[in-house]
Amino acid sequence: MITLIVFSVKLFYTLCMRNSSFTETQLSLRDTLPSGQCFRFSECDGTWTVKAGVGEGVRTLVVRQNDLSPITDDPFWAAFFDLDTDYDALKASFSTISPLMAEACSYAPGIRILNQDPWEALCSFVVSQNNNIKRIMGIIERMCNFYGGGGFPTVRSLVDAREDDLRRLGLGFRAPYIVNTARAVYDGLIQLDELKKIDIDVARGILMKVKGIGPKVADCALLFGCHRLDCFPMDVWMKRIMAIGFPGQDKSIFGPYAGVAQQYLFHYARTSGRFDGKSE
DNA sequence: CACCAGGCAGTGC
DNA sequence: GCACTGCATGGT
Repeated sequence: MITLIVFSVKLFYTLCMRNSSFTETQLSLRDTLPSGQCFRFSECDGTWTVKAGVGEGVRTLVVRQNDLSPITDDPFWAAFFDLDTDYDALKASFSTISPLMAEACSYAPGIRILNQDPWEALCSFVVSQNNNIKRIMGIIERMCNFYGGGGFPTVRSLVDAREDDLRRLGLGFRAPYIVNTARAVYDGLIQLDELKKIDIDVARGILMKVKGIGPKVADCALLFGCHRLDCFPMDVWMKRIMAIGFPGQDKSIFGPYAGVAQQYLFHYARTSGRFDGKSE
């Protein structure tokens, strides 16, 4: 009798687990990778190749949407794609804010906030300023080949980088900013591990002391490299959608996970075609 | 040719 | 504090 009850309970949980994992929104590679968070990926005939990590620590993922086991079976990539966060609960909460927010959530429900290496994210978003995603990817690829041997350039390799080398790779006016940032990390002014723990405004302040890191780059580095989900980067697209959809409001209406809301809004604004012009 | 891109520093007020 | 401008580069 006891064993029968135990068996029934086990069966019940098994069915529930299956059911919940079935209804849970699946990670979308297409909506997550090209959404301006990371810059080292490619896609060919439905197969995605992703690189992450600095120097010798580089890892390469090859995966297709119809078989995500290379991600789910590998703790590194499971963490990279933030599989443990309950995005369905966050979207349900966000969707009560306004019809536009609900639309942004349902537009690309498989978006995740990536968990990238903090140095790679910080450096990548220094490159990103006043630049477009396609060109950012090209510059970073050339930096990886020139300094990293395939992995992302180490802090050390960029501390001693020559500015004319960086300009040749296409960095333009950002070349000294990259060296400044590497120097601040190398000298310990920026302690990347600490940025994950300390007060968020203190963390922003530390980053913004570097010439070349402003509020937007700091927020992106913290959100995508330190998993600070309360950071809310305001780029040109976010300014547009906030002005139109949430006039007079700021990030506080989205609560402590505003960074996640930001990513749904950013992706919606940039790809839906509804916010291209200054009109509306 | 102008204008833009996941901005920022410098200057002027 | 806020508004304005120059900045490297490649794409429309």
